[in-house]
This record gives sequence, structure tokens and C-alpha cells, in this order.
Amino acid sequence: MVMEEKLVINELEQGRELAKRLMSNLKDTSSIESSKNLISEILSIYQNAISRLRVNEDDKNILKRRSREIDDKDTRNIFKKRKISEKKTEKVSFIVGAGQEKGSIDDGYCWRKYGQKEIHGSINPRGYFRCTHRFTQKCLAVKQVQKSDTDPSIFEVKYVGSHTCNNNTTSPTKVDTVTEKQEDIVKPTKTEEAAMMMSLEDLESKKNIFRTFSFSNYEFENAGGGGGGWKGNNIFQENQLSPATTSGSGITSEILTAPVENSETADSYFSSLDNIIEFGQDWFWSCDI
DNA sequence: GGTATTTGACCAAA
DNA sequence: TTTGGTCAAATACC
Repeated sequence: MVMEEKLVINELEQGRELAKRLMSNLKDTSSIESSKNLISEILSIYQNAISRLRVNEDDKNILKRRSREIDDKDTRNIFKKRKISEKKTEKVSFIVGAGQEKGSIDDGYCWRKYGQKEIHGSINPRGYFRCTHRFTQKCLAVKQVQKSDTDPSIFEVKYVGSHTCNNNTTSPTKVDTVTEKQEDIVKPTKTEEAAMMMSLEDLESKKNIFRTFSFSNYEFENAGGGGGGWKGNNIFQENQLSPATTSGSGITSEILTAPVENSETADSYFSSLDNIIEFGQDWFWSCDI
């Protein structure tokens, strides 16, 4: 690990410890001054960490440029990564609720598994699914499901192509995707739409927050094979947002811890945090908390 | 027996 | 040559 990264981790750990102390302080209303000092320290530490990361990013960009120059001179020994498909895809991260590691994911459609592949650099294999009605109705929808390396409770699902079939599973809130004008993009069910936030090709963005779900009836790690794992009671259950950050296979999402009293909470929470970091503690103290 | 999953082989992209 | 995506025979389940 690079020295700079160690420093960042160290700073973030300090921040975490201070936040813990702050939390205990806040229980005691008499120590408001102490709490303010702690928050100032936390903000300062996070600011440092962010600055370091930004400097690192600049360094990486320089290295990338140099690397490209070298590539131009000699491309024979450099492995080129497969270009991302130009087809529009939709990537969604799902969190499987506690005790549901072998639970299921239902998105309102019937899927049939046609392959599984070990992915270079990933611990977990990627499952390949196509619409059950591929041959009967020439539905070309495909999806890829992979368990997150960093958090086994998270499934990363990539949809490719759109459903042209009429049939789907039992989801009563299913919307008709055929009528949608979004070519090549799978329209999620209304249940999903109401319950999650999706990101298109921009999952690196820190403001993309995924609402999370638990599933039933999805046999991702099919132990026994056979016997229709996709039919039955497909119930989406909305979970509380839980702290998790996933990365892997180029699919990255951030899921934020926040109370979900209403649907805007997570967004405003992140937005506030962002503002605090961007504008510093002066802004912070000028706000009513 | 019908249907779904598993898994090694094959192919194309980079 | 490596890797990701798909095919299809073998296998398992209902």
C-alpha cells in the first residue's frame, strides 16, 4: 500500500474515533462546547483526507497520460481491456437482508440462467441470465448478477437489453416495458422504482445513493441446480438503508446510512454532508442542527 | 419426461 | 494471449 493511502486511512480512522466520542458526548447535553471542538477536528481530518485523495487522483492522471504515450510507442506487450459494451446497460446494486444470503431477487421478470463465469479480479463468479421468453417471444433481455467482493450481502446486477416479452412473474405492479421509449434499457417495476435509486454508467459519482432491498426467491448461488428457482412468491421488501460501499467489476455504488423516515432523507443527508465538507465548519456552525 | 441449472468448451474483442 | 460472454451437453429437480 502506498504511504499516502496509509495516511488517508489513518486520518479516516481518527475521524471515526472522534465521531464515536462525539456521539457519546451528544448524549450529555452539558458538553456542547466539547462536541463543537470534536466536530471541528473531524471536519479538518476529513478535509485533509479528501485533499490527499485529490492529489493522488492528479498523480494518477499524469501516470495515465504517460502510460498512453508508452502505449503509442509499443502496444504489443500491453494487455488491452475489453471495451465496455456500447449497448446501454443499467447497473443496480442490491442488498440482501440479514439471513437472506440465499434469498432471491425479483425484478418482475422470468429469468433463466445460461452461464456462470469466474471474473478476473473478482472473488465471486458472475451469473448470466436471459429472459425465459427469449425463444418463445424473442425477448432479448439479459442480466448479469454478481455478488459484491467487499460485501457479500450486496448483489450487483447489470441489465442489458430490454424486455419485449409480455409475460412476467407475479409482480402485480409491473409496468409495461414495451411501451417505454427507452430502447435497450430495462424499465424496473414500479415497486423497484419507488424503492431504489439507480445509476446509469455513472456509479462512480459519490452522489448516487442506492436504496436497498431484500429479496426472496432468488437462487443466486444455486446449490442443487434444477427446479425453477425463479417462479413463486416474488416479493420486494424495502430495507432500511445500511452502510455499505461496494466496488468490483467496474460497478461501483455507494449506499448511505441514513434514517429513512421519508424518501428524501438519504439524499438530503448526503447533500448536507457534502456541503459541510465543501464549505467547511463556518458554514456548519451557521446552520441550525 | 419436462424444465432448469451447471460447467467446460468455444468464440470474439481487445 | 487473455478475458468476458454464450453455447450446449450433462445433470438435477419436480
